[in-house]
Amino acid sequence: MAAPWKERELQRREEEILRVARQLLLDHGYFGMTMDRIAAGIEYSKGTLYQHFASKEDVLCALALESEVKRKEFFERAAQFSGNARERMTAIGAAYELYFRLHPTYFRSEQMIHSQELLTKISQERRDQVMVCGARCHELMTGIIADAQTARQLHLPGGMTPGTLAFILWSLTSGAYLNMADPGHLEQMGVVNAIEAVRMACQTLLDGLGWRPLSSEHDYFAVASRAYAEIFPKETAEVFLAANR
Amino acid sequence: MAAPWKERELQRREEEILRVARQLLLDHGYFGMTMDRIAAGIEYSKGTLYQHFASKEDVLCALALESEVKRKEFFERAAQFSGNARERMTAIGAAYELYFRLHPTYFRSEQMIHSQELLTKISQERRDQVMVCGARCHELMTGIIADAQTARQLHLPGGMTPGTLAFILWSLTSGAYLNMADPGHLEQMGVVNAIEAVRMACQTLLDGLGWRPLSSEHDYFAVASRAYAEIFPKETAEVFLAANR
Amino acid sequence: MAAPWKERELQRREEEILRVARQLLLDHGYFGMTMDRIAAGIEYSKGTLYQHFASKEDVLCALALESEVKRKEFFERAAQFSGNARERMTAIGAAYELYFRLHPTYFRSEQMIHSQELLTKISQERRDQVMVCGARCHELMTGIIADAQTARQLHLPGGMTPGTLAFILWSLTSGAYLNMADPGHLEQMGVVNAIEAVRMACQTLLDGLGWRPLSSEHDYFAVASRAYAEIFPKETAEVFLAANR
Amino acid sequence: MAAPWKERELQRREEEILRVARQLLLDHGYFGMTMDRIAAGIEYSKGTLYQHFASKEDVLCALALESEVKRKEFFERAAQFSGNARERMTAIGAAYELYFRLHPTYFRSEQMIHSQELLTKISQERRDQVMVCGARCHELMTGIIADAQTARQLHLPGGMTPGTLAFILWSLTSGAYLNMADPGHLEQMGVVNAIEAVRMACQTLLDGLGWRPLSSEHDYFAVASRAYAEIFPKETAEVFLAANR
DNA sequence: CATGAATGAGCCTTCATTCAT
DNA sequence: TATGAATGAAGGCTCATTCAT
Repeated sequence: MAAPWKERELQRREEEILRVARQLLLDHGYFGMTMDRIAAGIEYSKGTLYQHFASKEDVLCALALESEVKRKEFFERAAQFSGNARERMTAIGAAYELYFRLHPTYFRSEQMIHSQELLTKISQERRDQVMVCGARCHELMTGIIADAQTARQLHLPGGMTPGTLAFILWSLTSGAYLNMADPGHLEQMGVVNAIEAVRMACQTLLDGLGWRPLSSEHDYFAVASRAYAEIFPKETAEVFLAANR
Repeated sequence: MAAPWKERELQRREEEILRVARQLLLDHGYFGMTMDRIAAGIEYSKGTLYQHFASKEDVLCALALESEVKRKEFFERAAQFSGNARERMTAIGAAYELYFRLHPTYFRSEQMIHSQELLTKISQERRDQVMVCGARCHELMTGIIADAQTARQLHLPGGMTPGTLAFILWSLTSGAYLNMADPGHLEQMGVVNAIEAVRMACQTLLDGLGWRPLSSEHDYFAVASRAYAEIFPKETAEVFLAANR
Repeated sequence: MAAPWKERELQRREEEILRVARQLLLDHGYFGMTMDRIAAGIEYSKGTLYQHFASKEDVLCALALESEVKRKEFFERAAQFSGNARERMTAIGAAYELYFRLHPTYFRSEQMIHSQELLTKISQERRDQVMVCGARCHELMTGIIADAQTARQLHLPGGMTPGTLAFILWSLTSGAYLNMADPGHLEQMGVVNAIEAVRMACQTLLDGLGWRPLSSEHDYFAVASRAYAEIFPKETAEVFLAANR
Repeated sequence: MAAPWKERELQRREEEILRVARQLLLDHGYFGMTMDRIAAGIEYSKGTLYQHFASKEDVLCALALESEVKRKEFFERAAQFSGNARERMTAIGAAYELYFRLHPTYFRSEQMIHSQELLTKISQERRDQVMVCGARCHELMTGIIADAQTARQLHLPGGMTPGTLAFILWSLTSGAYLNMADPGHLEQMGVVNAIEAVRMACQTLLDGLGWRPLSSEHDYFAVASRAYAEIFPKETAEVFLAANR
């Protein structure tokens, strides 16, 4: 049993289901993502759908996990970037930006699941899996900040822990990406080049905290470019192509 | 008809309904906020509920407006603070912080209504009312930043408009407040005194942009204290009491 | 108690209620005629409405009775027309036509009450009152037909009773009036001057049965004119004015 | 899927639903025909009901169409009867009578749907389908009358068009059938053998208009018998059996 | 007496889940 | 194993009727 081709087939089908489900979640919200519509979107019936996922919550859970895992992978790859702490933190920022640009549906569905109390609908065990991914991302950032402290490149003001700084960077970035959901709104507010502004704000903030080397002391774009090229060559190309399509 | 005491009673009940509805929205999301549960939460029947609000959409609308108006009021009061631009921006930050501490459920429900397609569920007219409040808040911040430019106290780097800086400050603050929803999560991440960290991050960011007087040149706490005392004496006392209860 | 002016006031109010109710019944159907809307249409409240009519069914009943009584009155006045049986039957026809033209809302609401099972919603006693009016109309016609037989002016074919002939005339007339509800439909079917066609069909039918004097032996229009002038002078003037307004 | 026996089963159930729905419509009116009651009347749940009909409106539409189509079919078959115009008109009358006797519930529900604003509740497209059937019936009658004119067997009096005569015959017949709804009522009015009276009245009317051959010149019963035997052998047998059961 | 807020049964419709075929 | 018909618990909303003021 479990012939390999069969395994692959099941795997393929599962991805197809999640793809359809995610689109429905984005387009019509949680209650617009019905099992009927998912079944209509794939080439199988509702019964088959239930052989892959035990319940609608299970589908939701899989969606959440898929997003979180993908983001965590991006962060983990970025954290292994070769360079000093400040440069590695820059790579993390580049990774987040890439994730946001490359998988906007992931980012958005993730926000939906977190914003409404959708997480409370899934089992504790599954919820923990999701949380672990988030914690891992935070941990990677915190580790880099701690490295900078150890290397005496950063002296945080009294009361500010590495975890707190990670929280601030995270909040600034995700908060901005979240607010970018409505482009019309941005324009009305006179916001120009929001993504670049986020980048600059992070750097300015870190400079303000005296994290060496300051952005005036190193070439930000060179570092980011190297990060893209060395760690995310394939993904960068994808974004580039998509942007110029 | 229109006996004064009766008017008051109706007004009181309307607030009670919104209180219950907001809690349900926070606890169970939009689809968990059912008219049945709201009716069960107040001491009246579903029919009575429908004499106050024509539809579920109407309830959502009232919730959105209540939050936005309250926040807008805080911002408008803060914007009239006497002092230079940097100090007035500090007052805005203090206002947002106060709003968040005093009405955490307002803040959260506001986020929920803006996320997902909840805004699309209410009529265009009502939606506009809500948007106008948000735009007004942003406008107030942008105005202060522009004042600083006019007074040659701030020179924004090329490409960054006042609106963009307002967007960044807004994103940092609201993003952080949003992430504070789960205190356990914060603790696990080693975040200490998150609200103070937000304050400091904003000041550091503005310092980094060279907005004079720098936070090293003026007493931040003195300014914030004066803002609280002069503009929000009653609200400050409320928060203080609540914190020490 | 029961001061005369008060009696009149109550009477007036009752008529007002029925007027509003009948219009609602016609415009929005039985379930569109809500007690709320009736109360909104009169200058009194729902509570007062319930002091005049014990229930919605009671209102319906009053409407049905009002129509039936009005029609019965028309028939009774026509039956007293001076002339031979054929002429009196002509007067009955003229009365029905006048009723239809003068009170189209009565005719239509009557049909609505009969067509849907609305009569079953009212108490047996009330229903009987309504039925009695209908029976009385039929009886008047039957009596005239019997008079014609007695006077040897009419010899009905075997098996056809006076009641049966009355039923036929009644069916032809009311059926036609009913089908005239949708004028667009009539036009599409190429129906020209439907009311006149009904008159002619009735006369042709009675001629065909040999009811003397045949329509070729008397001046139909002269008879009808006299009926209008002698029995319904006021109503005729009303219709005339309405038609030429 | 689409197993033949399954198809048949679904078809059978759909008819069952309509049967129950029609009875409810007749007994309790449109608003008494609730989806709950229909579901209770069939042996399936409300959910299943909604898999056959998308809405209550859809059920009403199906009912209307079923009636109209059935009647139209009867009329079309009758119109092809071999004989002169007068004989074909007799066949139409026989067809209407048969339809009324064979499907009294169809006849009555049809009347209910046309009365009140029930037709406005169904979509324009569906309404058109219903109207087309009615127009077709009228057209068939009008065509026969025009044929009689062409053949110089009928000279309509000035101002009466073929469409108008069709309208009169239609009104007489349907009006009478409608009034026959309450048999007790008929008896009380001394109506004897109402259906035969309708037949006779139609013939007398046509005779009175001079439509040749007059009923005295041909054997009405022979023509009607031949129509039944040649066009509606099966239906006639059914009525016969039902009457003698 | 007049008022109109309060009630709650009932309506139409949706959808996650099950299970016979 | 795959299917999709069947289920029934909700959900949003209406409205006839009552009754405290």
